[in-house]
Amino acid sequence: MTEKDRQTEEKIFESAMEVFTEKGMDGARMQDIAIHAGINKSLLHYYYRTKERLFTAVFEKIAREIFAKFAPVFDENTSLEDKIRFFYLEHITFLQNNPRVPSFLLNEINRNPARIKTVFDNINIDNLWSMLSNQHGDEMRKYHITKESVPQIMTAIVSLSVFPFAARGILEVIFEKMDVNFDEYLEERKKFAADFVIAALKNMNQQ
Amino acid sequence: MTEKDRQTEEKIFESAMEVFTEKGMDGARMQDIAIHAGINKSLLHYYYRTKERLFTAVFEKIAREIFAKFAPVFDENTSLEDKIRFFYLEHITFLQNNPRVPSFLLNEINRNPARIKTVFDNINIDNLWSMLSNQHGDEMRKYHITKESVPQIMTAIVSLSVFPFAARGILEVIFEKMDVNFDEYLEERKKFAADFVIAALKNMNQQ
DNA sequence: GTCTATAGAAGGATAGAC
DNA sequence: GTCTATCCTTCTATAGAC
Repeated sequence: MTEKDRQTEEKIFESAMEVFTEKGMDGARMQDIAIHAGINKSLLHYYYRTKERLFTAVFEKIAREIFAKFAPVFDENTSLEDKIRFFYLEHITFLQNNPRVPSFLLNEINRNPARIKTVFDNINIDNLWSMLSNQHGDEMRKYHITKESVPQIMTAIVSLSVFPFAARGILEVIFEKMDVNFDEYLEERKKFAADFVIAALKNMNQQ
Repeated sequence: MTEKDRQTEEKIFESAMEVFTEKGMDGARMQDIAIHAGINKSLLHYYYRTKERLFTAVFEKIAREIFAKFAPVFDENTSLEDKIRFFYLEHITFLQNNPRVPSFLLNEINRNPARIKTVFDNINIDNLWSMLSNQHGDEMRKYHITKESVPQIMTAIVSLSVFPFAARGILEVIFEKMDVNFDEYLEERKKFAADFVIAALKNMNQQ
């Protein structure tokens, strides 16, 4: 199936995804999306009625997709260490293929937090502690991971993979001055982040 | 320049800072800035000519301010550990008082990386490795910190304090479901982040 | 279903009075 | 220096032909 054969609605959606993740809701122009899709501006309204509806479709698709990526971690029947290594391999590879997603999502949620709430209606998050306790009770006692420290640790883990993409623009400028290649940095990060987190967990709160 | 001029110009600048950090360049409206400053829309153009110039003034002020915050770390004559603890105390406190700054800066730089290059013309970054080596050669050998690992470690350190603010919108939604208070989480993070990084450095690459 | 043409509103910018 | 009035462009959205 070639680009031309694709259904119009699909073409519109993909073009909207391109333009919205690049420019954001406020910076995106319906005209740009139409040009990108190779169709007339009016057709956008025929299929999606308003810019807001088109944006919501794109936003929710991307948000659901990225949170679905977190689920398989809990399905695996492996050690906590292996899960951390698996997570960074999978997650950073996904972000390498979708580098503008973190900046797009974080920013649009900050501008309008209500958007993400509808996405979360279908996702369970409040049973995180019991899931972790059931699957990794022994390891968590060994590492002295308490219910109170979970938010600190979870955000530390996620930040190590998400931040390089959210801060991509400035990191590329800084790395250029330091003669560091950003793509190589990302490849190395898959291992580094896992090593870093595991080392921290092993060594924290140990007397 | 009279006192009255200075007051008006200052009022405009502060209002622009409010509105731009809240809505971003694309989402901000000159009208909103004028209302916020309690003056007429035309006066914005009298003092700053265009929206772009007003935005640039705000952007560069904020960017210079936040990078200036990193410098004192290297002035202190203390151990690497103490510098890390000092950094998180100072940096997270600053971000608590300016919570929208990370999201604003990262996003605007991603949209237009050229903006940050002019700011960096005055800032030295390429001598980071020699500064670290001179001040902390012994500790860095002890922790097996090499020139190649500096980008990985630096971004890890910064991400632990910046990410909670860049991802504030979604974290507040998730924390609400988990019954976690975001402000308390930030207070705890000043110590947690330092403990986490120091534990990781001590335990990585150790046989 | 897809196009052309255009309405209607918003927003940045300027002219000119005071 | 500050205001009112207004220009001009851009953008979303709709009407209507085919």
